[in-house]
Amino acid sequence: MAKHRPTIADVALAAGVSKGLVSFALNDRPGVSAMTRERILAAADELGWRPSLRARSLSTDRAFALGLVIARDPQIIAADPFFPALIAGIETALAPVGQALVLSMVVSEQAELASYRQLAAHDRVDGVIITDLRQDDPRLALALELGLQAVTLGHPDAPSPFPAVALDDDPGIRSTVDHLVGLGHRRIAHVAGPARMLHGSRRRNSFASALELRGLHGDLIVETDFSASDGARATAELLALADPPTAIVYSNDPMAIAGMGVAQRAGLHIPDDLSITGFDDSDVGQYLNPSLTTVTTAAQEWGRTAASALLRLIEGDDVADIELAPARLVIRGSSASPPPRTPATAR
Amino acid sequence: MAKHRPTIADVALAAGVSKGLVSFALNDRPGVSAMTRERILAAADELGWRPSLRARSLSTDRAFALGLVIARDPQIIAADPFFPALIAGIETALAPVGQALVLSMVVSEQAELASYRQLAAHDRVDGVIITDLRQDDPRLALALELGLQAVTLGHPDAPSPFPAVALDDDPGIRSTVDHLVGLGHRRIAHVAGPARMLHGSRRRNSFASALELRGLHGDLIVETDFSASDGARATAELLALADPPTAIVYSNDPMAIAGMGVAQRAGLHIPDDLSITGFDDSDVGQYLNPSLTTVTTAAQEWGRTAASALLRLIEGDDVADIELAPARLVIRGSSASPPPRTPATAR
DNA sequence: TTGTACGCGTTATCAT
DNA sequence: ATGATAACGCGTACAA
Repeated sequence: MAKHRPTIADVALAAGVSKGLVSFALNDRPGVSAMTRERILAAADELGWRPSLRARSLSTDRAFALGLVIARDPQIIAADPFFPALIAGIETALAPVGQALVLSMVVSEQAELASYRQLAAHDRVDGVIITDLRQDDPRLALALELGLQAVTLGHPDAPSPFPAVALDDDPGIRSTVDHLVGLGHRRIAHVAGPARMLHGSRRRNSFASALELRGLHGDLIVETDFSASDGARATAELLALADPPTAIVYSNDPMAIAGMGVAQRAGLHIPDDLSITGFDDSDVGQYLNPSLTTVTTAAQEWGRTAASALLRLIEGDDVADIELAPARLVIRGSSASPPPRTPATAR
Repeated sequence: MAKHRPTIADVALAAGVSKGLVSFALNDRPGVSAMTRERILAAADELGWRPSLRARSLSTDRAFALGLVIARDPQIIAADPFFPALIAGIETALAPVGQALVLSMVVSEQAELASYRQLAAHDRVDGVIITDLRQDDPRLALALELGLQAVTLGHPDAPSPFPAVALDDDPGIRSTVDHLVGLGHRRIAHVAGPARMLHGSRRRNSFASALELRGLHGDLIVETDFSASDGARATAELLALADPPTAIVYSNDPMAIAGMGVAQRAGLHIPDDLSITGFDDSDVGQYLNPSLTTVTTAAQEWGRTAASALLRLIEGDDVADIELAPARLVIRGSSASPPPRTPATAR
């Protein structure tokens, strides 16, 4: 008979009250006597009533979902342990409260903006988590224009209308440099991410300033697109220098791993001839030969925190910026003292 | 003035027709004269009318979205290039037609089923892409029960109510084994994925039968959970055997990479002392020292195909099983002839 | 507490 | 064949 799922009208009929009152009772709102409320809840339970998210969406103008748009080449994401951890973290915040994550993965920046527009045009999400912040990031204005709430992963480079959930990379890079300098390295290079990405340029700045603080040159920097291939290319370039570095600080693990391979194939012994450090602490790092000294960030925690902050923001709460525990150096086998100094002429 | 987005009622008013007719015109349905249709379309365009996905969802009982539930430890997914590629592929099929992907990442199998239930209870999606098929997979019956359409990535081990989009691993494993046997290996091990996962057990079966076909033993198999850590553990176990293998076929790249590190640390030279092969062709593989012989699968293509098949299924089309180009061996530096046979007593 | 309009597009029923 | 009218899906909000 009742082939359709029960609606509040059915519940109202069963409880002998009006539709509106059922809604009140089910949402724990005042204006319903305790007895009536109980009768209504019992009826709802009896009928197996489940709220219709769609109807609720339509009437409350809410999607009950968050959006995440990732704009990177799949090859690059594939190697990067960050996003799965981030997403897992987001999920832990969403699932318990019945919210969902709408994920979009695009390649170009243009497709990225189109993706946000699409999410907004279709009212797919109430807010977005903005990751991989860029210089003068157009997505902040776009989200504002589209009426989307947002939180940013990290602090934008300009005043932002949205709260930031930040995890400071600086201590990670800084202690990496300190670690290397402490080992005796004087010529240290950095294989950086794209300068347009804020975490790329910030890690780069941290690197440079940490070196300069030690009275060393922090200008041996090669920019990459974060891909393993580009990390390999950068490594080859650095090793081909007349005065090659004795240590390389990579801005992610896949590049460090690729760089290690390139260096080893060039006949170098890691870490005796060349120290290598990564960033993000991927699982494989500890099993490499040698194991990878890297920087660990609590990506999952980051996702969880960002998602719940965004939910609160959507609820109308005031949300202040949130600082998470900063990145932390994990010393393993790929870093050691540099080889004894050979006369520059020995080459 | 018009603070709200225009609705079809506004369009109807502007075009001087009824709401219903506007709907007909906008959906290209018969019963509207060409002239009127044009007037309506012009009015809609004029007003900047955009359909409300929510209203459409409510009235047509469709979500216009697909679901993907991934049930693996984030650490494991993080290392695996498969999922990002898969998701990117799904996206390429969805974005052009205004559909969205709802992603859920969970850890336990229990949470996984709950996640499907949640997706269905909230009518978040019209269908799901079922990946990582398991033996006697409960998700097929669950999807059926929940009224979700579905496609499976690969063939289930029992008659399925849903079409399968399959990519045969067997040729990849088989040619890997052939490659190794051709190089002279006689004692070859397999570091397998979880036996409960069909692709895990199928790769394992392919491995065993390929070896037996060559008159060799295909029983040197260690099961893992697909994680780099477990790959490292399995490798250590194999190398500790009285008669250790001269080649190891791993069922994914992260484990192969970890295994390579473990072997190297144990003093073995790859590939001279031990050949190693991976599965999935991650980007870093080609930069390792030595570069990783592996099997490549068109994961992105897989995602694209699965998503569009599912969309057709949801549209009501009949969808047959689809076979994609099978996995293919990529020979690189980590595989070579085994070391000269030493007398067993030499140990 | 109740009744009812509302959000918005779809579709079945009627009228011309 | 062309178009209008109204009901529908389902929960929320507001006046009564």
